[in-house]
Amino acid sequence: MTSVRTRIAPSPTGDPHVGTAYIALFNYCFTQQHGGEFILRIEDTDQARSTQASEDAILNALRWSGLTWSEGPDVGGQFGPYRQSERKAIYSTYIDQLLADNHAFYCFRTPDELEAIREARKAKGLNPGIKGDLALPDDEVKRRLDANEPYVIRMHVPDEGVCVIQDELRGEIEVEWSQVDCQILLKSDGMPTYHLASVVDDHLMEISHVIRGEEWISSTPKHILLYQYLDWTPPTFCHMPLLRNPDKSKLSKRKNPTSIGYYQRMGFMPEALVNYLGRMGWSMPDEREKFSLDEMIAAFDISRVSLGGPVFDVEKLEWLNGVWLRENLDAQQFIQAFCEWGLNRDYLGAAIPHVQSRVNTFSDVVPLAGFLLSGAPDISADDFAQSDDLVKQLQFTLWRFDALREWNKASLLEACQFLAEQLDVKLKALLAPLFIAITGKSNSISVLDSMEILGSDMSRARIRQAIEVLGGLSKKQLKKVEKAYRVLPSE
RNA sequence: GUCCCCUUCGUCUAGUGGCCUAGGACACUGCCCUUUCACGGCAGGAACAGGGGUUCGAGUCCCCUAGGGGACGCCA
Repeated sequence: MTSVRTRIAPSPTGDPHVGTAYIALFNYCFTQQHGGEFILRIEDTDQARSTQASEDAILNALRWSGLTWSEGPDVGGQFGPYRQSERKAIYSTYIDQLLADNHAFYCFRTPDELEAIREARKAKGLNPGIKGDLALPDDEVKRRLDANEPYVIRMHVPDEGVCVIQDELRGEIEVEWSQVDCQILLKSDGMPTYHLASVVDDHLMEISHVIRGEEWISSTPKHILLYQYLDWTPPTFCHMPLLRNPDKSKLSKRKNPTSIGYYQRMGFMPEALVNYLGRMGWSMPDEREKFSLDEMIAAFDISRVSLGGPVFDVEKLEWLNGVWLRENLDAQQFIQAFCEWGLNRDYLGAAIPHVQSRVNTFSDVVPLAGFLLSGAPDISADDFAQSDDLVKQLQFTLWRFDALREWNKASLLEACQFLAEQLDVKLKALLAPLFIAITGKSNSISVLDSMEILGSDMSRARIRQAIEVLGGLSKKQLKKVEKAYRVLPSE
């Protein structure tokens, strides 16, 4: 019996993305169905971006979805930033080997020099990736190393011939080596890039199948080449279609609520979300719409994946969730699930201190703070005090919030103060429309507290909705506003 | 700009050369059920991107074109 192990490499930078859950789901079904092991590995080698909180968020989201996983054999810090020194030690072994075999080289080029290379290649009609005769003679390398010049290590990539990728879903994909750049393997901070780390880890973990998003196809030749260089057997690659926005672009939080947290806060059942994700690019042999995770595993067949990028359609997800809600919960279970969702100590506990001081009776609570339990507030353009720059102001706020690393009252206040200053309006004038957007009313508990309680996804979705009901921005206006936004100092 | 991937109703999809006059689901429209609204039931409009081949026969295989998407980072 073959043992199948797969892995997932989600971005640890932000919110747990439905795209991550989507890929995880297919990995999970594939391994379960083959009696294999689903190994979850968070690939965060970027020291600046990795945080414990963001990793926990991903893990929690997947747990909520009903997926289980193992961490696989310990090959050195599968959960990122805590054991960086150990990770460096592991990868340096392979870096040394690649260097010794002349499969990799030191690169001391400055950003300016690299930019020049890119420009020159572009001018010649070539792929702009960094490539060419970049390696320095040994004595020159030694001299610069002795002089403590910063460097990265890149892999050698041939200029001629083609790389044939065997894709489980697409068959053979041919990529000319001339299209593939000399990928950085080791960054100047001594950490490996994803490319090196994933190849090494997958080998050490004896991963047999890599099921990942389509956006990885073009870097697969590098990975295959690394397996060759290290004399290892590559896994089977399988590239899933990408989830899309309604405009067909890659599903992004700028255009959609994309995080698991949003769907949780909206009161979706995890079974329904998983069910819906299972309908993205995949179908049951009998075409049934509603199925459980177990049923999906039982019927799973990776070759039933269809390749067109599916548009994530919230409306159909809502319908499916309704079906689950009606058919799988009796009244008692409904009460319990509902309370666990919104009337629990954690959620209510965060809100009540702000509510208590503002009410005279319990019956005042829902009118005052019911927006914390609802989806989009029922607002129209008339609810806002109109001003010329209102939409622009909200859009600025949204973008500023998009970029926030931490979502709490302090950072929200800081962002708002910054914007008020930059836009030369009073903080109050900035907050007032935000208040309407978030609470749907003109008075309630503080908008900053509200946003903290609602979470980033729900809050941002509401700001997006407000922009929408105010007429939104045409493509031309958006461009203008974007331009104005870009001149603001960042952070 | 270079390369790669993709293309069936508005959306998710069935379809693996004859069972396709292209099926199902969401959404939409109409009717029924109903004290309202939902739920439910029934009905309706709605698609093989275009052009060439291969074949007795093409949504299905091949080629070209077009369109969409992705990659081209000391992000993953």
